[in-house]
Amino acid sequence: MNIIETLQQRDIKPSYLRLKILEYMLARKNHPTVDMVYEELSKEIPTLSRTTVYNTFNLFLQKGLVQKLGIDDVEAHYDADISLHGHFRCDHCGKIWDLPVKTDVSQIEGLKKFEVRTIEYYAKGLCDQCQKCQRHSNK
Amino acid sequence: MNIIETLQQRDIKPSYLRLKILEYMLARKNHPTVDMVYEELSKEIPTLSRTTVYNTFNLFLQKGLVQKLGIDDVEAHYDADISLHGHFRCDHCGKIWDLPVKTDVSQIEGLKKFEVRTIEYYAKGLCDQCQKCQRHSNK
DNA sequence: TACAACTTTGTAATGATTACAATAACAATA
DNA sequence: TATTGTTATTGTAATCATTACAAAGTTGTA
Ligand SMILES: [Mn+2]
Ligand SMILES: [Mn+2]
Ligand SMILES: [Zn+2]
Ligand SMILES: [Zn+2]
Repeated sequence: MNIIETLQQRDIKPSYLRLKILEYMLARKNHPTVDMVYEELSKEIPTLSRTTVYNTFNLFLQKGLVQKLGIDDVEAHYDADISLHGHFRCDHCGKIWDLPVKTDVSQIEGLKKFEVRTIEYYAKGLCDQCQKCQRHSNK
Repeated sequence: MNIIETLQQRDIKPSYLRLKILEYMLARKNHPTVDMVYEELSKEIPTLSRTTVYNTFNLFLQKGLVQKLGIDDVEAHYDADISLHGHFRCDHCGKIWDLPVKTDVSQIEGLKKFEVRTIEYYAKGLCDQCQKCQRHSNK
């Protein structure tokens, strides 16, 4: 399915900027922040406003096209993969990886009385690259 | 173990305010924000500063006495229970519940190459009280 | 063209958190 | 006790991600 259809399927009018923003998300799969999208796309579209990126993500979020990740204290990250999966974020370099988490909601005791809308699973620590850096600097 | 010993065990000098703040955490177990602690304790201690609550939580965090919960977009919540467990937050009333999550880190595929320091598991949706409210208002 | 609906933009406001410097409390020592 | 250094607490100002809002631009239709 192409990008325009993906937008239309969620009842979102496929404007040029929405297209470019979703295209960025699907091409990079890098869990970007608003600023990452803004910095990259404004090279090509110098008139782009940060507010538009905020607006667009909020629209995508409301329409269920992306999920918002609260894995970072500072900035929100966004993910066009809305399937249930976890994330690892390196405390040192900030990069984010996907984790295959097979969580059966119905199996979690104590979750039965709630109407669950979203599930987030986050791990934080050091990636293998940064483990090496850390060891190096601690000599 | 009493509160003073709990602080000392983590290498934290048991000042009056640190004592009161930890006491609040252990008594309430309500995953408070900085403001919740400030509002409650400043009744009894009118000279208390919000900055002190921020400072104290950052110290507790650094010493591993509490964990910080990123379950809320707006404010950070803190938890004196540092055992591995998940949380449910109601989108409507904002209350937070503990979830018994039995996650064996070593069992999560794709986490092996990382040095994991923290794990967070969040579910969001509606609590049973607010499910009723919602149904009522949608009539 | 004219009009309405929607999209995009820029600026100002909001609000949680941190930075910083001044003061107060505490601890060790002479 | 007086002195001195260290740590804790406080208040204010700065930071910065996000939102509010209103103006300007775009699109589609009659
Ligand atoms: Mn992902
Ligand atoms: Mn808890
Ligand atoms: Zn790293
Ligand atoms: Zn509720």
